[in-house]
Amino acid sequence: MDDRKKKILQAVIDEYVGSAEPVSSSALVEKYNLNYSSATVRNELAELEKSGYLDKTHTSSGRIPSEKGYRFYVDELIKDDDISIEEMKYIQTKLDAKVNEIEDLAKIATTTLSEITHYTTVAIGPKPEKQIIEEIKFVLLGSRMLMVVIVTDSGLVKETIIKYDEDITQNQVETLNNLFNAKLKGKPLSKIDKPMEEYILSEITYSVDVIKPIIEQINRIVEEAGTIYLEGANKSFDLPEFKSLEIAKNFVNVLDEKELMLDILDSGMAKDINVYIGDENDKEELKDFSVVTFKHSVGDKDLGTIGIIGPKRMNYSKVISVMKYISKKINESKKGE
Amino acid sequence: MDDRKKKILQAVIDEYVGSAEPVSSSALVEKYNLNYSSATVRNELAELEKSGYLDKTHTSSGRIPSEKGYRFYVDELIKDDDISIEEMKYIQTKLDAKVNEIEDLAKIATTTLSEITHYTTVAIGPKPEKQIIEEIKFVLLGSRMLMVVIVTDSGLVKETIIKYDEDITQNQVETLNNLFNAKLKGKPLSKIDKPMEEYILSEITYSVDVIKPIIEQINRIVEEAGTIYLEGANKSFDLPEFKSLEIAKNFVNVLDEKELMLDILDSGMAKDINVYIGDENDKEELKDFSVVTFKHSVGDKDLGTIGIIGPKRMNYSKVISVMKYISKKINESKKGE
DNA sequence: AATTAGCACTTTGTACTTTAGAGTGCTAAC
DNA sequence: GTTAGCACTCTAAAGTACAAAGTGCTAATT
Repeated sequence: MDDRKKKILQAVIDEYVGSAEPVSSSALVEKYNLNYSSATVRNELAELEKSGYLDKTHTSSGRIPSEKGYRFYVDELIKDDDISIEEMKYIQTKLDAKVNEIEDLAKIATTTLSEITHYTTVAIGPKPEKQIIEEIKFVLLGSRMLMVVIVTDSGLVKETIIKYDEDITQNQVETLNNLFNAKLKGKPLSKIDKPMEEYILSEITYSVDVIKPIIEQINRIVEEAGTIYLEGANKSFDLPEFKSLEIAKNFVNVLDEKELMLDILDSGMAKDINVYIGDENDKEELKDFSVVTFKHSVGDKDLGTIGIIGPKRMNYSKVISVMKYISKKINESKKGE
Repeated sequence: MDDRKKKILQAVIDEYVGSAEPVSSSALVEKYNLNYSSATVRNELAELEKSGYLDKTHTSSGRIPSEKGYRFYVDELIKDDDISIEEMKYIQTKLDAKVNEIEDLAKIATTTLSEITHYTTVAIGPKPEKQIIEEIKFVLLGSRMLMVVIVTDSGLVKETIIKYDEDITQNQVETLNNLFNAKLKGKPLSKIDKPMEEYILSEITYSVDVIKPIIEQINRIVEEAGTIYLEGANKSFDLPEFKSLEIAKNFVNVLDEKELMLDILDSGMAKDINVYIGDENDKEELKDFSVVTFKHSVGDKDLGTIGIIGPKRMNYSKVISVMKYISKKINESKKGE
């Protein structure tokens, strides 16, 4: 593909991303000051269409980018510095906010990403089983409420509360601390299985009624740890793609399927940013959308994945630029600690 | 209003709630086995319209209920046992799930209410300033992470984490426990104001750097405590009222305005269930919707408010029946403790 | 050989017209 | 008090006409 074709393809995509309307040859000449007549551009458009980079909605319509066109754009034509000073400052301010829990930082990043791009964003934390338990702490609140706190190596802190019908002694709390730390410290964060449960029960000299709910609640925490976070779902409704209520509903349903969302975010490769355009998505439900994801991490420690779900007609330049910036800033902020 | 008029009005509303289409005289005769001809029913409908209980969409259309009609229905015609055994069982199962934090119970109730009614539901917890602090506990995690736990009289447990650049000693933790409990126990859950902050700082013999973030984080917790919870926003999109994307967007925007939502839920009277139909809502944005709210509580202790936001064409009988049942069950489950 | 002007041709979206059907209101009969 | 019957009204859907936007191709131009 020669330079002129590239320039025209880029112009078509930039224009279409903004307008959501098929782009005509004359519009390209006018707005992108190409030094050729509309007839010449028309010839080029016809060839780009023949090569599969563009489509038409009907025989006499303007052109819209095909998925192959978007893919070429993402691979070859993208500007990855499509982010303004103001946007950088805004991101900086947001991420600087005093957050101490690692999950809060991920949430703030997700929200900020949605605010700046105006697309729907989703996030998941690191996989529970990849996290190592650093400490389990039992804390007595009043005399009948027991709080269990689990701290992992990646900085995740999870806690739960158990209410009892009778008093718990400080002695019991000590025993629990010792026992659970002895057995679980250094292990991955995963559910307590039957053998382990039986071992713990056998070690404990007092009532099963105290232990059972603890194990139940720990398992519940672990289960919830891989939970999904969603931001800006309503933003997508302003997109012209969603003028059909059919599509809008379909979109909402996709977001609602937590399992599906988990799969999408999980499927990201080790690459820093992954882009899936339309049919490139594994899931049937997403073939009309594009998904862009990135893992944030410090060193080799995976801290979770953040993604954008939007129309294929997405502003890939902006999305990728902002993601790169946020990713860099998260990494820096973690290093400081 | 005589009995026949009541019966006809009820039939119109029941039918319209189901179909969302103007109701004709002949449809009423057929489906609600009234022992009169359509002509007679037509005469009655004309009178009901003259009295303001019904409207027409155009001169030769069937009737739809007016706000006055809905109001009469809610006040006089409602069945408050419009709930099946299956639904009761489902609610029971959901609420029985082992939950220990009071906020979780409210969330489950809100979710369940949305699942059964298919409307959008919202909830807020009790007002922070109405809750009394029972205990503040500082817990050391590792050597540089401090967890602050606040327990209130209504069973709310809130915690936060502070990370330090240097080690915290067990001694310091004790001092913090003593100082904060001495000053805050028995006080309402509200932000720490300047005088209090200065007093605390003056009492502490070591670094300001340790105390400042604690106060910051406590204030953040208090601020977040009055936060809103939303469920089933997407359910409303299936309603024929939302066929216009205009209305759908408007609805989403209302839900997004957290301040507005807080006001709506707060405005509930002491009555057990509050119904606001269309223009009865204080807020301009809600004049096309109906809102039904109830406070859940044990004794005189307010535990928060749950509400439904839906079309004026709402199934008031079902909504109110389910709310009453959930409200009763929540109360029972709390009593058990 | 590449570019462009010019024009026939295609498709869409909008506006206007027509028509069938649903439903009411009213009159006169029961 | 109730009801059959019918003229009248309004809507929603289908059909028709037409201007506007845009392409593809041919022939002329650089």
